[in-house]
Amino acid sequence: MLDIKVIREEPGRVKQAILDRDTSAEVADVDGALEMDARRRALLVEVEDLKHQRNKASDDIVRLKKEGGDTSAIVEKMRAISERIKELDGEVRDVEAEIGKIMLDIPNIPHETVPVGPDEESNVEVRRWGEKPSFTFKPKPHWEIGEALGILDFERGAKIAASRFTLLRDSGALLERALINFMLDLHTREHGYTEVFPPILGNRETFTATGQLPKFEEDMYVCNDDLLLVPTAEVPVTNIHRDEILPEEDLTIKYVAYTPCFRREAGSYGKDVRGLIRQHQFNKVEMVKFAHPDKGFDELEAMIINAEEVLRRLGIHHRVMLLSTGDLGFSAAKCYDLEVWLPAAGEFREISSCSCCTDFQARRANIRFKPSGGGKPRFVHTLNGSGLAVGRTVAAILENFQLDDGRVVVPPVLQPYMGGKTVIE
RNA sequence: GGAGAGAUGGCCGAGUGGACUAAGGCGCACGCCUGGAAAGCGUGUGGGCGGGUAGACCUCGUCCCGUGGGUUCAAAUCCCACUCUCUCCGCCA
Repeated sequence: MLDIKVIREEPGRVKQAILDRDTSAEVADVDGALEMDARRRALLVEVEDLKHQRNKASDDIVRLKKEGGDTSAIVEKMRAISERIKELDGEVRDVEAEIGKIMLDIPNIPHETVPVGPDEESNVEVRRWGEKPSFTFKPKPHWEIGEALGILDFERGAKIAASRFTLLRDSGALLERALINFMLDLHTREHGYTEVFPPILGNRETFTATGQLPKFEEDMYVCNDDLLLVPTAEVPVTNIHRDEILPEEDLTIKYVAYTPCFRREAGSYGKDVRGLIRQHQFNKVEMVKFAHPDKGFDELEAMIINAEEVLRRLGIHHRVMLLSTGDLGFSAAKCYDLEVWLPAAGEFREISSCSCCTDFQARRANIRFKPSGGGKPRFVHTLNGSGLAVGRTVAAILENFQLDDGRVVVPPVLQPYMGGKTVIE
């Protein structure tokens, strides 16, 4: 959620940001918000004055009664005023609900360093690491490698649940678990993150705070009792500090969490139908930060480097993309995608997305800090980034380290996590 | 799933319609005292919104005793609904 004051003072800038994102203007109703905001303030001035009168009258009644005087005139007068207060309170409530509805649909304002453009074509490559592996044979896609090795079973995954669910077996399951442990160890021991394991279902308040609701409900699995399966650990972990005021000296707070993630992938029929790239259920190690507003964008630079480090240690070719305004997520002000090289398709694919949401989520979630020098609480900046998506990492390992006989070399850094196994065969 | 109890400020805890501007205690901050400290004494202590201001500070007003409604001139206090927590029983990894 944006600060209503920003909309009040710079409506043109907000509207331009919405245009840059290619969000339709009737959904993000800036003028409607302005109108309702003015109406709200006018109502408040009126109703608060009446309440002031009521409070004074209440004192008078007490005094009169003690003196044995007659209170019937003043009580009669207050009856009418109270009636009017009730009406106005109702109007304020309606107007505030309307403002709230509008505000929840307005996306974050992109940072000034974000390239303006309508889609991913305008993304900018920031850097690249390593080299494409060279093969003496035609590299196979990971689903063929995995099925041949008996470690990926798409058919049975579909039988158990539906398409886009996969059964991992033997070294496949082991590799998945090894990657989770390797990533968690790296981020906790070397990058200073605290490990958490959150609930994987969340309530509507939680999903609204991070921006998944109300706009993107069709992308979520909704369960009984009004609980939703998390599409990323960003949702529960960011909500750890919802409605809290943190001591400034605790910032930056850095969490890392492994969780399964669930996405309906509505509207992506026909895209990436084969393999592990686009699943309804996948594992992810997620980094989340709560930062001082002066540090948000520095922390974003640090976070994308933390994500890259996973691929460096694994030894896999990758690049970092700065997303353009049109490709930016709803809550993000700035976002880097980490893209891994997949040799079978001969292309880079997103394996991590690191975003600084500035105070957009913090305002929705009411996460603040108390400045240590005194003064009013301020909203923190929240950041999140994959470190990394585990299924896509499995795909990248299978494809980048495949041998001509169908076996796959285990990256050295993972071998201790796989009982010393050096080759999957 | 059944039965019961509860939710008040950073924490403990009092409060059965008007003096609640929420007692008292603890904690914390500052000051006095001290060679220094402790004790003691004194002062202070949260958040939201709005007006006065373009903003800082300040100031005025309003709201906040789990949440949302209701009764009343007036609600922490009475009524209704909901949420959460705790205890016991049952079931369960």
